[in-house]
Amino acid sequence: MTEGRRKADIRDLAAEAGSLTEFAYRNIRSDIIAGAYPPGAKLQIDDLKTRYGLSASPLREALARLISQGFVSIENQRGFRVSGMSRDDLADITLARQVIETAALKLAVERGDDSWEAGILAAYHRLDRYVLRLAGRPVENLAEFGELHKAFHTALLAACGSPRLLEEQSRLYDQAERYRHGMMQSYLVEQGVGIMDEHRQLMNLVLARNTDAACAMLHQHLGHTYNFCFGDSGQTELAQTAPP
Amino acid sequence: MTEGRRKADIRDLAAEAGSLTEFAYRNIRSDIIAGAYPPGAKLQIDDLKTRYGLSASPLREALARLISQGFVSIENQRGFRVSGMSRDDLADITLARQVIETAALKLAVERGDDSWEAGILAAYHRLDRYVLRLAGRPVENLAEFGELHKAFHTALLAACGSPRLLEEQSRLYDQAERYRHGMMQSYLVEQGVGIMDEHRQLMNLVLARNTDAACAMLHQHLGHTYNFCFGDSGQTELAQTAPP
DNA sequence: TCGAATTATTTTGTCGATTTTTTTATCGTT
DNA sequence: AACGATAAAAAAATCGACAAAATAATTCGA
Repeated sequence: MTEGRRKADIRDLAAEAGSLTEFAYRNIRSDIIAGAYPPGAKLQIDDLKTRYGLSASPLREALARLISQGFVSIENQRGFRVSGMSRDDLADITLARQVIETAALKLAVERGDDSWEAGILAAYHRLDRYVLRLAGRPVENLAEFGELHKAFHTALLAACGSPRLLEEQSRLYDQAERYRHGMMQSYLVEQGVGIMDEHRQLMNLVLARNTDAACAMLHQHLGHTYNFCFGDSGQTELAQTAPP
Repeated sequence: MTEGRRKADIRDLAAEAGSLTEFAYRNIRSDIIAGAYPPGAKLQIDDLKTRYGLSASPLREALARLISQGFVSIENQRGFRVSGMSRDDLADITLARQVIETAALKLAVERGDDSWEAGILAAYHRLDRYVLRLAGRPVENLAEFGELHKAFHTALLAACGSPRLLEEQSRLYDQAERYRHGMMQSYLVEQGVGIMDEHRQLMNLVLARNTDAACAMLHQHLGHTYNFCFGDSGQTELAQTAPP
């Protein structure tokens, strides 16, 4: 949580971020993802002003951006609140990710060149090493795992050639992050190093340019978050898109 | 173009929109789509203040929203500009639309019920009547055609059950609108009533629940804007996604 | 004691002014 | 004339204050 800072500090951090709006955006965003604000919570600008040490303008601009990222909603003359979370919502995120990511993966496998392959191997390696280093111990830095994990999935799609598909996958990934966050701790402990098995398999299918199998596996992989968060009771829960 | 209004007027219109931010958002947005600002043009807050008769705060908030819709871009400490337009950009929009809309259509065809079918027929009817009424005459109200056309495409996907896929198709449709706008006049004249042939065919395939053929046709249909704007020289220009 | 109406308080949305940064213009030097 | 440094102008970002709206509290009458 970002609180109780002196003004001098804030200006430094803001300069680093580029602007106070950017600073506010990043902080509120990560606070929402981390669960510092419960879903549906009211975001009062007066509170935010004292909490982040800024005035209204940059805060409201940051919130406007968060609206379009799906983290915040606004109601006409009664302010901002944190977007709700629900089973249906995660199901929708998952569905959309399956659509976007399998399409992008297909394109990437068709178009990817050597440096795309290299990027995948590098991202896998970093993730793998991090998980090994963790090995059982309670996780102290979840954010880092999140970044490495996202980087790997991004690397898979990097060669798809569509800025918009990539941007949308990033947006959806981040939305899912809020659901992952709560379960991450136990997930990492329960699954442990086994997490990497699936990622390695997926990577191998991709590098072997086995489009169909890779897409099918990715499709299934994306369902894990949902299954772990809400009852593992078979696939029946999740609407099927293209059981490939 | 929205200019030279007295303050009283603006407050009325703003009340209608819900807030000045909303008012600014709508106006700037439609001005960009209509080409009132050339691609890449600088959007200076001072200019916008006099043009729309508002102060900085609601304008900046509106611009923040337009950024996420893809109409505006911002550079750190040097203000806002209208997003550029290019052949590659429209190609990307088209590709993303093909991915999203075919996936959503497939779901809709699987899940759609009677009222979904009714919605499609109604939207088609309205579009058809409008085009007939136009018949050759130079178009005076392009915006209305745009709305009816979008409504028809939305109706096709309405039953897909995914808020996110629907929202993304809407966003992408609007981004493409900027490219359509310039060509629309000549397009309507050249194609005339023939426009409806393809839409009717598409509708019939959908209502017949012929998933594959409908998706294939929609996929091809979405390429028209690109082909009309940039050389009709075969399909080679557009990257193929899933030639279904 | 309950509930409608009125008043007070809080909160949002907006404005005008200030600060900070970038851009343009000016000047002196080689 | 070309270049870099400095000063003036313009523009962006931010702030503190205010007006409009919503919410909470209070009063009054049945």
